[in-house]
Amino acid sequence: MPSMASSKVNDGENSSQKPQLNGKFTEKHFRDGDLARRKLIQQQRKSLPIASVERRIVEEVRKNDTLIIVGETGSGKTTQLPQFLFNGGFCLDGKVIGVTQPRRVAAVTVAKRVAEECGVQLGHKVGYSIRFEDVTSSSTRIKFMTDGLLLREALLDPLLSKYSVIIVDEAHERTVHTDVLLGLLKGVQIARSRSTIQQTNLNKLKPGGETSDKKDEFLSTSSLKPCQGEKVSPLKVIIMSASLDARGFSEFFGGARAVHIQGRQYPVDIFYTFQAEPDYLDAALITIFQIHGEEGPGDILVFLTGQEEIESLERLVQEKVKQLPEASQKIFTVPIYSALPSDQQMQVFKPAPPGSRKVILATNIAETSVTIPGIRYVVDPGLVKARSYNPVTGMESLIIIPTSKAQALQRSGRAGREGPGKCFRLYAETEFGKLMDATVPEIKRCNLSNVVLQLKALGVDDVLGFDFMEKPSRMAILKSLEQLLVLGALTDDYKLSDPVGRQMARLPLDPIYAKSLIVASEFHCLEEMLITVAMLSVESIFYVPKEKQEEARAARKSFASLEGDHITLVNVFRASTECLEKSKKANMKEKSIEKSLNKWCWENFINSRSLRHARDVHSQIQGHVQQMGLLVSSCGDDMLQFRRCLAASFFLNAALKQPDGSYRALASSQMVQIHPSSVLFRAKPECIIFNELVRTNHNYIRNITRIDPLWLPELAPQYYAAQN
DNA sequence: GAGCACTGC
Repeated sequence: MPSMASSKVNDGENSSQKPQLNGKFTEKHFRDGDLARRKLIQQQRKSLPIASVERRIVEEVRKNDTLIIVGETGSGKTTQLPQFLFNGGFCLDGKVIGVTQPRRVAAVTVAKRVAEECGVQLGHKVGYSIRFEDVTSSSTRIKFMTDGLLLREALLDPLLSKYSVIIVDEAHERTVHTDVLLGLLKGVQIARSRSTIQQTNLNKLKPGGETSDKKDEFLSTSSLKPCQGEKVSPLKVIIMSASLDARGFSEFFGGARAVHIQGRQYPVDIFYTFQAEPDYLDAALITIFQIHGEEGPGDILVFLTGQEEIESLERLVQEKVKQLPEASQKIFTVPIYSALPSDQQMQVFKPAPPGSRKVILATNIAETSVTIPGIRYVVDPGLVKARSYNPVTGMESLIIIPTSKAQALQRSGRAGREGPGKCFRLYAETEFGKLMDATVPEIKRCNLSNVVLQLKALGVDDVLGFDFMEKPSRMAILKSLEQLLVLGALTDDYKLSDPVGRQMARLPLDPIYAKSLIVASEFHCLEEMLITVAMLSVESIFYVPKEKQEEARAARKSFASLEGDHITLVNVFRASTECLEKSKKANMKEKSIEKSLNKWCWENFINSRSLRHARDVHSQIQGHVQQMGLLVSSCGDDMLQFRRCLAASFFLNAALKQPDGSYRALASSQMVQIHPSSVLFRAKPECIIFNELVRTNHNYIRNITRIDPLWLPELAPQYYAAQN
């Protein structure tokens, strides 16, 4: 019987699908009802565009080590290709076909579909692995996972030796993880094709973050046998992209072959405005009602840049509806954006009542992450809110910029999934020509500390020389190296330090948070710090609905600490733990426990999705620090000790009050202000440490704790002694 | 007294 890897299901509804691996397991065991369904599935599979080229593609993979597959939406590439390769014999000798996705949901849903198509139970031949949830076994041969997870696997097995093929899906999205993975895979291919693995080579491999005991594990779990000169089979890499331009990928992989597979999309008519629209919200409003008045049935999807815009357009639509004759009033709006609690997000999937029209006001979430049925019309103002990063100041900000051509195409495609559709771009056609072809890859516009640390742990000493498909600026890399040096993750000659750097690389956290855990174990308050970094790692714990602001504020006050936001977050987490323990004591069932926690969240204006995420992060990193042998102890009521620990951990982000009530960040000399959401917004202590610096209308700092300025030279003398 | 696109380990 195959052994299951540990599985922690973070979503209640998935628990029923956890495979039960008791008793004998056969692939071809169906009941009558299943037969009909199986027939249907086979018909659907055969009708996919990719089905006609199965033999050709398998041949191409046999002949080429790298293949680029450009598959349009609806080609069936993601579900079919892994099965073709399995049937083509790429899993002989127990090797695995790995398929990476940028998003968790995609990895799960595709794995479920493929398992069903193969007629097997999820977790056996077909499985998936994402953070907090591993549904694979030793018998898994087709494994879907997030690209970030495969990067983590590479730390333990640098040659990815259990895989015969790695398929990188949705590569055109160019997430940070995808980009690092592409560089890594290229290196692994070279290493696996040329190397005969001998003890000497293994010594060079340095399985990430580990010393000799892990190397033994590496040797025992790997199919590589040292000292026998046995060849590792070459690694096949397949890059799948939906963008029409495969050139970049092909060039990066030394002129790799590209295969094009047709998609199955309905045509979408594109309309432009005659001239630029000065007020795109107003233009969107007019367009919505033009569609409503002149076009046939079908829902409308409007792309906006953020929550505030969504809320104001929602109001505008509702006002205008009231002015219409009653017969035309059958139109209503539904908002969707990621910070919206999930029960409210679900409203977009409810079909509109017969005879009425649904207008979905969405952020980018509807571009790729969420697919909403019933849409025939897309309204696209052509703008997007994007993260940008200034490596000189180290400041991230969100700016509104024009979409790329590829993005505009992706948006319009949302109208053609169920039938022919129409897309109304709220800008002139000449403007479209001026747009960038593709969005700038994320790796060129974010803080790279994490990437650099991971690369170091993977044995890439020369990060500046790493083979990126598109290299981030030298400045951004140097800035990260410098930060890692100050945190003690690197030695003076920029090598990964041991044990600090190795331990930090092993923790799935921002380097500064990873370091704070190591510091906290020395300060005997690791328990508090584990909670703090878990809570800091998730989005918006507090939920403040517009219509209940007063109540939400009062609820937050009940958790507030005078010392600052960090201890406030610890209070929230501990209160939720108490709520859980009460339920457990009452012998409630798992479902009811979750329900009562959700109720508690609702009553206390806590975003339950964020809290659950924080609890998952907490238990994961708790496991990691215990494995590392760090001492998990609590400072009890001694919050002075904990604040000293916060100062020792986040000394890079210290700020001093100025006469006018603003603050000067000591490391960068930037002027900053306390964000109004902080519990210290009014108190304005003399000296503080903070975690986030975001530029909106002002340079705002968030998540703040009061400290004594004398602690800085005492606890971070290497940094503050000279300035003192 | 403000407002934070979207992912991921």
